[in-house]
Amino acid sequence: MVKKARTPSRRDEALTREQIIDAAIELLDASGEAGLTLRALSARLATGPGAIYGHIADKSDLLTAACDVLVARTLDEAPPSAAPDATIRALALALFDAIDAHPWIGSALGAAPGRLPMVRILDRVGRQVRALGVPEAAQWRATSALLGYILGIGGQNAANGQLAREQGLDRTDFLDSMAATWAMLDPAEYPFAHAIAAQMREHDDRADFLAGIDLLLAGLAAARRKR
Amino acid sequence: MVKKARTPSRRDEALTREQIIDAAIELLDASGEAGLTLRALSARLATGPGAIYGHIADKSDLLTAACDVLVARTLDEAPPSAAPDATIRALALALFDAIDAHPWIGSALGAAPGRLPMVRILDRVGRQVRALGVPEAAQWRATSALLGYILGIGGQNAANGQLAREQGLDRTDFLDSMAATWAMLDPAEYPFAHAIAAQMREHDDRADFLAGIDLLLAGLAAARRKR
DNA sequence: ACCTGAACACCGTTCAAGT
DNA sequence: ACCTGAACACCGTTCAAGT
Repeated sequence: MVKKARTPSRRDEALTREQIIDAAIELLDASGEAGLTLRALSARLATGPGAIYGHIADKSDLLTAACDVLVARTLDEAPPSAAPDATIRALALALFDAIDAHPWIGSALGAAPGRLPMVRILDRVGRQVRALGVPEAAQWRATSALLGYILGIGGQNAANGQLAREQGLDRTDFLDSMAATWAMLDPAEYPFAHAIAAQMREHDDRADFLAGIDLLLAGLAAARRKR
Repeated sequence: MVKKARTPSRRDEALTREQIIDAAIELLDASGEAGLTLRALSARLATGPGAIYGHIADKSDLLTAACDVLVARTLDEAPPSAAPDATIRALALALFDAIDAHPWIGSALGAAPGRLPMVRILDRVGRQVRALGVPEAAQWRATSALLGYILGIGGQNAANGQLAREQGLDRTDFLDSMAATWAMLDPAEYPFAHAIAAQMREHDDRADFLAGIDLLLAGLAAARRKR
């Protein structure tokens, strides 16, 4: 009694919000933030641009939703650990890597303060700050310092990646050309930037990122000892 | 022998890059990043949109240049101090306030890695890191941690400000509505965000920002002691 | 040499018309 | 009820034509 071949009205199944978000992620991963266009999206979904507005409020809503899917996945996959500071390092590193792999997440997070993806991160990091023994009155400060740092570095890294992609260079060549530009700066006006250019070539973004997290954790530990 | 009234060809004086940048800053301050439009800009300068392209490469070049003017001014006006850590605090706070007053600087900085405004900040902060006695091999790490933090918090703050403006709320009402949203979250799924919502209402962004800088400086001091 | 502004190739979003 | 896609009101950018 099963119909072998129902005649579909226009598409086999109704358009869902989830389908739209998945297609948006594919577009964003393939060609960056500029690649997410309502027209490109509707073409990929074999529909008209208007159909999408039945499932999302607007483009920024879609971008935040796409970001949230990846953030939720990233946080879920971060390896848990017994020690809160090790867990914070693992969470931070997982987010760093996710933003590195999908640079558009960086700007999407920056544009969505207080929205769900940010709340997910806040909550996961905040729970570990609490477990670290930071007194309740200082928990907000400590957590938002960690979040600011993670998003700040992540955002810069994402911008580097986007720029490198636009110029068709890989990461190393891109950093090399940046270092070369800095090396040409007037040493009298920009002494530090001029001098540091040499270090740019041999540095490790990921290790430097973690070193900053450790700096913040060390600061928290110092405050705890003083208490 | 001075001509009292030269007949101007079409405008009294030739268009300059500086005029364009100043007009862009006015537009950005008046109506945010969305307010900077080549059409609005050319209307304000009493010319056609094409004329502007003789003086700037493209819109992102213009945004970076506008950002650079404000960053240079901000750094120049930051009160100098004898102690390097006090100078770092002053620089950070000056940048925080500048981004708060001109939220578009936040995203402009994020979009311009390695460009002049970022180099200015890197250099000024880096010189103080050096003066702090951080060993040369660790100077890049320490400086980029500070920069990441400053831009990260600045960016979030800017996003808050932009969002608040779009909703026609002042800062307090905006944070209140955000806290209210968080308070409604499922405490089982988001225990920290749910609990921290109450602290949102009474916190001081500026003081919290500085506390994070102090955390980083404390971490640097701890590393120095261990050396 | 520099400005002018129409024109081009796009956007996000809406909405009458279809099914 | 949901999709369709033409249409609207914009963009950044270019370039022949002017002065």
